[in-house]
Amino acid sequence: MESAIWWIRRDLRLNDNPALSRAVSLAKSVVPVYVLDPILIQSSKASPRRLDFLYRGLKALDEDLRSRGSRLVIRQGDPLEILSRLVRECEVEQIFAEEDFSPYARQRDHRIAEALPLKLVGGSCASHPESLVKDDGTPYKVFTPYMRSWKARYENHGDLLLSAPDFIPTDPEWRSESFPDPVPGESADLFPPGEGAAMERLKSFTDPSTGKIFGYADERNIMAVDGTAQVSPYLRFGTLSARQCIHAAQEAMRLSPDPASRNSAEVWLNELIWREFYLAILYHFPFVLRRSFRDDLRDIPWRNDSAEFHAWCAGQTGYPVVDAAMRQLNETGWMHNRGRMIVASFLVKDLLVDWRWGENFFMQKLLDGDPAANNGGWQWTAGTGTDAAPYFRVFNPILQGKKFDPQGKFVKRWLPELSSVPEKFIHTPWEMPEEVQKRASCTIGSDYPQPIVDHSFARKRVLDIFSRTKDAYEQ
DNA sequence: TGAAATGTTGGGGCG
DNA sequence: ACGCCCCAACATTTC
Repeated sequence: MESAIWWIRRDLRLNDNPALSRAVSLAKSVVPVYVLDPILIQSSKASPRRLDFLYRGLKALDEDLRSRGSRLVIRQGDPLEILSRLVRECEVEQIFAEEDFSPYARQRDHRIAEALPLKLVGGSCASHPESLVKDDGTPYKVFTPYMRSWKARYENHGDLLLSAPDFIPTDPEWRSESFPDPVPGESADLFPPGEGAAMERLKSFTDPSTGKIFGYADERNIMAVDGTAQVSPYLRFGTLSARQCIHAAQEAMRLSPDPASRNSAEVWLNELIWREFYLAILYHFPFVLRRSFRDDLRDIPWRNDSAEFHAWCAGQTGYPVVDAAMRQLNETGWMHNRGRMIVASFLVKDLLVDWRWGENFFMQKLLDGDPAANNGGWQWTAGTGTDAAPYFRVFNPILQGKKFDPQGKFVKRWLPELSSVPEKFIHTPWEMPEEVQKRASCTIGSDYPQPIVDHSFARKRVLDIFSRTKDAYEQ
């Protein structure tokens, strides 16, 4: 074939990229195209911070392409119109793209495939949602059997990571429309853009002698410690492939010196399988974006108090571990996973705010914001999802703080107003006697808020409402 | 990938 | 020595 398009969507990488490799091996000329789709860029789910990360990632990808004889071609507009014009004007015979499972993407690709020679290729996850199903052909709804089956199957077909093509033949006549500018004030220092930075992070996390993956099982929960991989934004944009991460996890398991570190590496592998599980759930049950997966908890009478919701958003609930995690999100675009569970439980269970409000807020703020994983996490916490936490599982923000941030180091890093609060009171600052507040220059009610709600009261309230909702459904 | 309520056990103080 | 009580520590059940 003379000419092909590599249509880039959520695969901003040259390594282990089946769509790119296929295009390069089959066509004499390959044009890497990214289409800035107004529907995605201007939708309510878009976030300035994620756009900034995307734009910087595109710039980095362009540099990587240039070092291989190619360049990135950017166009803005409806993908069908843009691609139709390119195919018509430039005699492109085939468009190769990595399959994207989110509902909008599937609909878009279906529409385009009817009009154009679009070839979708796997790569965004290691097990295709269509192929990993139960023996009776229906999708898994519970994580553990899904994971067992995933592991059994994945080991069978082994790993075949593709390396980046040495040379990508692109006609120099191709010109890009102007690159989008980074969004002012939205740059995330924690996640430098580009495939090089992403691979470096994965490599150091899984390094055979110094990798944190070998202590992941315990360290991942300590909020003040960077014990997690911190690659989620890269996976979100395909700067890393799922298979690269999975391969690194399996190598770490193989090279582990002892059962504990082997177990740690496997715990991280399981997190990657959670990602695939939720991708599959959204693929098979797209309605979860709109409503509860479970019927019996579909009609919870949420309180949806807007002032309380905004206090949660701003990290002003009066519960230090909740507020610290929210400020970490607001300031960096990323939140520790333990924090995600704690703040989600607090919003849904303590404040009785509809989980979709939290889901939307996370999509606004998270660099790794992805509909499948984000929805899965929120429905898990709310107890409304597949394989969800039982509704009566309510996190106690004080105990969570004491367990996973025992010295309050995480809290103090994000809440400067609590920096002089003694360890004894760091998770219950409202219990400080007046003199202690004075000495810590932290007056509860002015420097830092009173708790927005009493947790033990809120716990009883949510248990009552959830159980009534279930009962009403069963009648 | 909770937490609270309730139940059980066993050591030690004490009359 | 013995029974009784207290209570911490742990286990089990319940939400």
